Amino acid sequence: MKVIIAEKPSVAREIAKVFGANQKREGYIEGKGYTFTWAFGHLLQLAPPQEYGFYGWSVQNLPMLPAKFKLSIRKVKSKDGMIEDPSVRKQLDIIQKLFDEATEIIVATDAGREGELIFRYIYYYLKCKKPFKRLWISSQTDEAIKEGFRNLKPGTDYDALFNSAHCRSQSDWLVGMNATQALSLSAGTRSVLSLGRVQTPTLAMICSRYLENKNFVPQTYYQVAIQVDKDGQMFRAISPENYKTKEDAQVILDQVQDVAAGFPAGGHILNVEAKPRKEPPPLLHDLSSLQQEANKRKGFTADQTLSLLQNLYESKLVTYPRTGSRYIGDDVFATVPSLIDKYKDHPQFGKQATFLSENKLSKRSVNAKKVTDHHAILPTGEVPYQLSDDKQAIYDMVVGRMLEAFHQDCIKEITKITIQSGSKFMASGTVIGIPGWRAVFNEPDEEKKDEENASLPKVVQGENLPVPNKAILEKQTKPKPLYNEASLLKALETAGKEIDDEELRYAMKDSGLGTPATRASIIETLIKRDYVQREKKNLLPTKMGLAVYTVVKDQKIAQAELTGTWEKRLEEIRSGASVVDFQEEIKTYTRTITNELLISGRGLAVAKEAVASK
DNA sequence: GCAAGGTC
Repeated sequence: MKVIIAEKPSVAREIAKVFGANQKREGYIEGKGYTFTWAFGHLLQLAPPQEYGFYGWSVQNLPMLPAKFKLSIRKVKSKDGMIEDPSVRKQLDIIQKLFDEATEIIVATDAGREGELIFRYIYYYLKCKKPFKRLWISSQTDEAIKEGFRNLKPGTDYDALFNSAHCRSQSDWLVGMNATQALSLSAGTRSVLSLGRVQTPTLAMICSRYLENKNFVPQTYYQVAIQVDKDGQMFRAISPENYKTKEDAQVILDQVQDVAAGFPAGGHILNVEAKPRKEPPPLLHDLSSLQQEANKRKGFTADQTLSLLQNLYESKLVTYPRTGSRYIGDDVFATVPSLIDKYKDHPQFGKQATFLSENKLSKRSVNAKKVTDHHAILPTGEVPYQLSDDKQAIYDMVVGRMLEAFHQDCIKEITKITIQSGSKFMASGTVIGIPGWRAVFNEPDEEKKDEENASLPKVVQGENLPVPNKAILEKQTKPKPLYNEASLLKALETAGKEIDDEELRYAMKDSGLGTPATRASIIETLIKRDYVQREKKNLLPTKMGLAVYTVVKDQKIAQAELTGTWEKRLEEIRSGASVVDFQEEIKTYTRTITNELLISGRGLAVAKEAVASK
């Protein structure tokens, strides 16, 4: 019996289907001489400190540097505290039995670092010694699966990948566990003051933006506006320059040849520039872009959106949700026309689905090279039944985005008018000529600047028009806005883009901070720790969050660069570099950060007392 | 009581 093990049940089912295996058993599928089983993500994790003899939280234990890491079964919360997840225990027993009977093991966990780790942790925990082969595919269409099985690799080809994954895991444990205990113990607050490679830079981003916003001193500036009358249709034109003082603006205002000043047609059209602009359709959604969209449109938190999507996925209504790719491969694209056809009678989307079924589809979201472990989110075409309002809203965003992504360019007419009236004034307007993909939701364009006219009347160069009104506009410069969930998710994705060191920037370019699957939980962790709170849509640091930020803000653990450095080294390990060197560096860093926090954390206690006594 | 990673 050959055993195939996947990262999750959905993948095992897909593969079993290709093989024509359909006997469902408890925890696996059987048929054609194969068994197809699965994990549920990470079943095992690095064992907690007490399993190495580090009992309780104590300065004497720090830094905790286990000579050899152990694995333990994933825990869940119960009324008696954290206990082994019984469903995980059960699945591990099933996998053990199948491995024992196996003549061959084929690893079909996701094609990436964590997928490798998920399997290897199981394999080593079960003390399995049988050789295994690796299936390495990035899409789960029948053809991709068949091709993958024709090209199975020896499992040992991925030893270096496992090493890099194992290092990542250990490093996060060492730095996170030690830094957390060091800060919590030295601050003496009795509450958990957690720190970590991802959560702490995230907290730092929220705090620094908050302080920047709070300490921002707005500058007043002035503009001059005139109202121009074209056969009764009014439009507004603005001075191109901003003026520092009201007096400067007044000079410009006084020169305006308006009607009241005795000029019946004192607005001279110097130039009219009208050009169409193509706006290509947006890319399909990945998890992050969908979370951002749902936050903007419906105010859902990242965590809510993930959970709604997971629910839709389990009901087989959408494809795998925790993807970081906004693209699909050609194989999936081939199925898109029939998918779109299924929405031809849809009350909201029917018209656009019908349009698409009769027109050429945009291939902007089609790029097999940009599909990583999973492709972009699509509906499956299954018919939903009685979805809750929230689930329906998310489902509609997935379907709507599919229609948008394969739709045609939106053509906008952008008009710029230059008017001379004493000095120069500019009016601009944008009119949608052909809506293209924008017809799907038919919503106003949010990027439109507040100074724009919705539409401008037809005027020609050389015309002289009346200027019935003029005014000085008093304005203020604005700070960068506070983070909300949408802008924070975006910032986490792009974190590292501004690192000076080119190599580190490169190492982070495809990752950012955290992963699509974990970013929502990172935000929730910061809230659970009472570092951050939601206020309307914004994410604001609490006093506690700011106090922690003050202690760590200049430390490496608060910088996105730390992830960049690690990623660079992990990539080197993946291509064969020494594991030991990196592990030694991490141990050294763990000692340093632990010692520093044991000292500087006391400052936090003082800061806290000061806060409490006020 | 603690990380970050994955998923039901």
